Amino acid sequence: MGNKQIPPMDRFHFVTRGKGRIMRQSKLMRSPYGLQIIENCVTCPHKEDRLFCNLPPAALQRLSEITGSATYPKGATLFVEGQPSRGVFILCAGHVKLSTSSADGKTLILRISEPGDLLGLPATISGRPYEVTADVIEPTQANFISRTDFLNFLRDHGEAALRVAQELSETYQSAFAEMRAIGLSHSAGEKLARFILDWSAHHKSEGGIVRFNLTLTHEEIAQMIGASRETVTRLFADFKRKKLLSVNGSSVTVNDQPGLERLVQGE
Amino acid sequence: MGNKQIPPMDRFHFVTRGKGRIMRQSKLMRSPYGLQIIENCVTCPHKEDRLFCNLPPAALQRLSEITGSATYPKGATLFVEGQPSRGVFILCAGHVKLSTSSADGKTLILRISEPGDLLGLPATISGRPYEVTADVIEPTQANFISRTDFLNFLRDHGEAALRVAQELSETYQSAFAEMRAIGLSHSAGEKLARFILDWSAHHKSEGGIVRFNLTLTHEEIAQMIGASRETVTRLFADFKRKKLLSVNGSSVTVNDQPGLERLVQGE
DNA sequence: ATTAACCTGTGACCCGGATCACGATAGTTG
DNA sequence: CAACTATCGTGATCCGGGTCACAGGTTAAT
Repeated sequence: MGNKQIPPMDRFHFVTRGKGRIMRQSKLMRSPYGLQIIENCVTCPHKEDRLFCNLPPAALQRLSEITGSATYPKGATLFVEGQPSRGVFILCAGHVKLSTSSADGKTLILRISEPGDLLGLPATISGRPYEVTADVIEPTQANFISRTDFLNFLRDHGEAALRVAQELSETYQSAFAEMRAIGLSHSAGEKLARFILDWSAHHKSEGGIVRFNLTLTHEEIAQMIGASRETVTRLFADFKRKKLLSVNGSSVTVNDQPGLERLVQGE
Repeated sequence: MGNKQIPPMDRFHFVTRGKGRIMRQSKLMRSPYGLQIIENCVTCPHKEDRLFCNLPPAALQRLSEITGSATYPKGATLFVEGQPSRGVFILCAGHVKLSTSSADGKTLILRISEPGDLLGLPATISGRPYEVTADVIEPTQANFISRTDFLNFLRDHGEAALRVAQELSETYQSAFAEMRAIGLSHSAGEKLARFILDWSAHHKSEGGIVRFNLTLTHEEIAQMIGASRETVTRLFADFKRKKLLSVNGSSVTVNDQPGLERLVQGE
């Protein structure tokens, strides 16, 4: 694989997070999450028919030459909102929080990225600064392609450019759905119900019962649905009281999916 | 120019709008807006260094073959949210409102598109349904390229695919900015102030005084910033009282830009 | 000119949820 | 173990702004 790129772990880690100091790989590999280093995951071991899978061999070869791999500890920051775009990250393992925040400290979490996602794509393509901040919330491995390399690659390989356009379209549409959810809903309960249903759809575990792990704090959930922490706490209590769901530690079980769906409909 | 495509004026016009019956071109051309039919505006007479301008001649030729042109009266609908994507529209003249609405009739206006914009791009690229509804709010001329033609064209012309990716990135980033504005602001006043500043930046007229035309109703402004119509009315009264701006008919003059900016900062 | 349809302006009311202020539990770290 | 810090749970308070109701004003259609 290519090691042309220096792992882009820049000074912003220290600026934005007090804790989450840098730990190096050796330590990271023994992390409780059982993370393993994957040599090169551009060719998507995760999502099927994904982005750069079925490209011609020449393109794949070129891609691997410009790709650099790196691992990041919990608390690291891949890039910061407003920072000039350096390139794209391809998430191989772990989860990354994409957020934006205003001057007064209020934060809005856009989404939690999963393996297979491309981070920083719009900024890299358009040449504008990153529009979100990407925080590692769980030991993570990611590949990196610098902006110039990536653009040159796309120029030379039209099929890849089309794939990128498709990826962008989907990113756009999911962001749009997010915005719709926040902008068109009336109550916080509605938004929380929608959030839980979305999350359970994405993270559904074994068949039958709808149960999933929710590793986010109430504070973070609040930032995802545009509400205050206290409101989220109260709503969870409400939902439990109404037997819509039940919580055991970080495991959430949806007991009454139709009930939640009724809440989303706004009634 | 190509006339391969039937002007995509479909049954949805009648369904979604009671008024705004179809008027044919002859009438349209004499409209008070002084609209003139442009033979083919794919090669961007409007925005400079725009989307498909500097493509190689072969690509331009192909493009003009698959492009069909049509005009639309005020009140027409180019496409509807949820409808399977048929293709992209390239706005040549006029303005189109992009909006989404919930089951209970609440509406959120995403943006007002201007000449040079591509409408329905994400849906066309991704193959998913249109995510917004596009309503013509002013006699409009637009080119249309069907989805299959457009995708084939992009497959054959990699440079164009890259341009499309750039366009998508910018669309994404501006939608994101919108979402940020709605999600991170505290008061309705803050959102209205931001809206006015954005709008004046885009529609600034002659030098010196910041004055512009605001053809939107309070209702529509409310839908753009996620507030109620009454609130917008009251806020405008507030702003006038505080000498931040003044209104003459549809012409708005910003008297105290710094004052508005202070409002946006949330203080 | 008359009606109708739509837009602006305001007052009254009231409720959801932000905010503040705690206390109660974990986990973590020296 | 003690001190700290992050998270959760709840009550009290308060206000922004949504909703309802209605009164001019404007424009368009007949």
